[in-house]
Amino acid sequence: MARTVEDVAPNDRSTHYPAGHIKVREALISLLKVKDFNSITWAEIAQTAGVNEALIYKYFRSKRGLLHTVLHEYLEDFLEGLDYSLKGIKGSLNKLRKIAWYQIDLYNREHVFSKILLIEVRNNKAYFQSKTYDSVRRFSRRILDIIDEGIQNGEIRDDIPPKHIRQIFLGAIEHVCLPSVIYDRDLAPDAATESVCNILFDGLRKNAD
Amino acid sequence: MARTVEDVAPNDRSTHYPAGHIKVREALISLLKVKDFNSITWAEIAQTAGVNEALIYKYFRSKRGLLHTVLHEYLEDFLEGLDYSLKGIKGSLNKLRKIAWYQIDLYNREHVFSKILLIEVRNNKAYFQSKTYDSVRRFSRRILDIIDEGIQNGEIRDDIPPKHIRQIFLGAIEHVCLPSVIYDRDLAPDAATESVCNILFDGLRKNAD
Amino acid sequence: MARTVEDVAPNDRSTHYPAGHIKVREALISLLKVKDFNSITWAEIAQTAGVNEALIYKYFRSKRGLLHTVLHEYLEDFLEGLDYSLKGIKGSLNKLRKIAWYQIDLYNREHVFSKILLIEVRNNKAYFQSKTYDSVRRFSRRILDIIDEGIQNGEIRDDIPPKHIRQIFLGAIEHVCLPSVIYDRDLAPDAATESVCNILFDGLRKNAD
Amino acid sequence: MARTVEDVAPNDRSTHYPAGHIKVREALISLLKVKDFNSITWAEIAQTAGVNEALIYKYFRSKRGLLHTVLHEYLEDFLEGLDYSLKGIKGSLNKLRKIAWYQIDLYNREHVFSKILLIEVRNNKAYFQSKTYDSVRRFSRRILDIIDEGIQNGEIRDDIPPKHIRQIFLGAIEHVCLPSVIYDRDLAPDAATESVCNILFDGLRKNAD
DNA sequence: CATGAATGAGTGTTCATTCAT
DNA sequence: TATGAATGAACACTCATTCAT
Repeated sequence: MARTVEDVAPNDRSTHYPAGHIKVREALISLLKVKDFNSITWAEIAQTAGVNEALIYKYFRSKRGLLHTVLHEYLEDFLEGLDYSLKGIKGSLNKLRKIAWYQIDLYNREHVFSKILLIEVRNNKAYFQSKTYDSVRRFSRRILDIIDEGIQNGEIRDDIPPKHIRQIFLGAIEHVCLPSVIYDRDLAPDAATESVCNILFDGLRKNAD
Repeated sequence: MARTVEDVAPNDRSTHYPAGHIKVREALISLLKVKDFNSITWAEIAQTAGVNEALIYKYFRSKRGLLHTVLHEYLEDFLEGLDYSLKGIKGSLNKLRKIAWYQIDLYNREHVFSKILLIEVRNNKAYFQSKTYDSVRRFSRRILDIIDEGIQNGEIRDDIPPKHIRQIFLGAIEHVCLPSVIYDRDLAPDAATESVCNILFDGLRKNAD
Repeated sequence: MARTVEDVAPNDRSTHYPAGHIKVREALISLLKVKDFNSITWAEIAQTAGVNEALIYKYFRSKRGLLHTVLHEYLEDFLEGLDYSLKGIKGSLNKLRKIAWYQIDLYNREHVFSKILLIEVRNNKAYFQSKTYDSVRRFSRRILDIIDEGIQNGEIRDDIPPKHIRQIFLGAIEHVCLPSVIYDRDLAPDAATESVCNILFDGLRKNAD
Repeated sequence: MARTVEDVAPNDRSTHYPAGHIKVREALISLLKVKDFNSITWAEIAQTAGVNEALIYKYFRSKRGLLHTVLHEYLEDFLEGLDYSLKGIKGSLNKLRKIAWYQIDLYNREHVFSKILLIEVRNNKAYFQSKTYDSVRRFSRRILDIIDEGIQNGEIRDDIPPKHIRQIFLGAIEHVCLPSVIYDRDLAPDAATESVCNILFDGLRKNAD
């Protein structure tokens, strides 16, 4: 429902949830667009959702629990869409470029979630035990696989540890997107992707030197 | 109050304030280094400062009031130091380079304040009526003056509105510093200044094309 | 329902109840061994029993209702066992001695129930309308009958009101058991029974003086 | 104010406390006479005391904190009175007899506190870190000193460890008082003291055998 | 200048209970 | 017989703020 990617791939997950569950999640999302997580109260969420406070607690064990559920679902949607749009792409660097575009585009379209993901959540140690972090790890793992694959087939140089490459890649994307996310400014995903990839890929290619 | 800029010397502003006033401000600063503003409580500040809660309230009408007082003072110190270190520099671009370095260095040294300034405070509309914003405006005005001066003496091209130039200049600095500030990473001020100025100044010079 | 007292055999009462009913009661019992009644919640009971919360509510109108149902059943078991083990005993004092032993032994084996019975439940006026209290009354009545019988056949002096005798008898037992029950200490039933009976029976016998 | 002992010895401790502090303590005490601690709520205490809920929290950090403050003060009063009434008594056994009487009399007069002390509080592990427990320990220590003194001057046999003696002494008192405390029955302090001391002291005397 | 006492309005969370299916 | 969804009212605890002194 909250599908955001260009080319479909359905998920009907939402239909399995009771009405209250959905309404609460939607309420949180709409509130996050207006104010930051910490200043959103149980009462506000309940009122916005039109349900009882206790119900929220029953579905999501705590306020952070609710946040992470929403975040997790959002990330899972992202990952599904990413998988789907990676189909048919050949070459590790091409895949990475697609990923870069995909992520930048997401950051650009979803400032609210991105802000939470980029700032709010990282300071909380509970984050690293959350489902949210599981999704992030899956995403991270996927990138590493692609890099490994590129190294194996000779597309990417093998003298830099794959994890470093990943870190630089993700760091570059983040670096480019952070200001627009934080200051709610628009960003041209195509141009930004170009910038990131042009700079990095030359240095990554096997015959780079 | 106006510090004698000639001979540096730490400002004596503080001596005009009652003991409690100073202790409270110092308490907030030390707390900000440990936890974020929203989760700092009146009681904590009072306890850290060793004064009565009611006293804080008497001096600073609200928590945000206290924050802005501290921020304002901090910015004023920054501006004073900037004025001082701008002395004897000739050329608008040279001055701008100095400003860039000075600001980047500050962001780099003071993550706590920078984070508040860069993120926390801007979302609050009260900010734009605050003394903090006055300081920011003064700083902003100063840059505009330098740009105007550069245009007038032919150092800077005159076909771009000065305010645009200022916006790009400050945006570039911010852009470079934001990730380090947010993720508490170190940044090399010299290199960062070079990056910013190299990219911008070529495009700004009158005979640029 | 009325158990065939001849051949002991565990009561079949349970089979008349639906599965959920039994599971709930068992859940409460197992929880009572771990924590005190007031801090046990509906949800906990339901989860432990593996049934829906609403179901518990349907069977037992309130938490206290459930408690009393369990207590009642427990006491009925006690009474049945007592009846059975009283068979074949001749003499009122001998019967009373048996009762003393039986009750002390129970207190000693079942601290959880005993504590509830001895402390928790008595402060609640609803107790006196409960099925639990019915059982207690039946037990109490049975003792009175034995005392009456003893007076009639000349075994017990007739110058003390039978109800006083009963009160003293039960009070003595309680007095002896209370500390062990409350502080979860072990008690030797044989010795305790001796103490109680030695002291009381000399004073009770017709030719006592 | 809450002085309870026969012969004075003043404590004006209460006058040092603000009105709210006193009112809250008194409110808790009066509520404890009606219902058990767990079912007393913040709101009830506040309402009974006629003060704001937050004030209670400010003075006593938690509900248990409040309970222990009250209990502690009550015990300190007891200890003060005990010290005072022990003056001029010669002989260890005479002192112990006085202590027995004093404690039994207290249990008898203050069922509410006694019940809490004897039952409620011991199940809570926090109790052993509380000020309440400090007082209990002081009392306990005092008894040990008297026993030691008795052993040294030959009044008490030296073949039983003093700590055992203390344990038996306190256990006997507790055993005698527990039922009356729990069932809110009256107890004759003089007779109870006689019972306890008659039984124990014969066995304790040096030339006992 | 500084403080202790006091408060109103929330905070997230938990509970026993009800109802439609 | 059994359940999932939903709720009202309360829970202990916290907060920024005010006032008399």
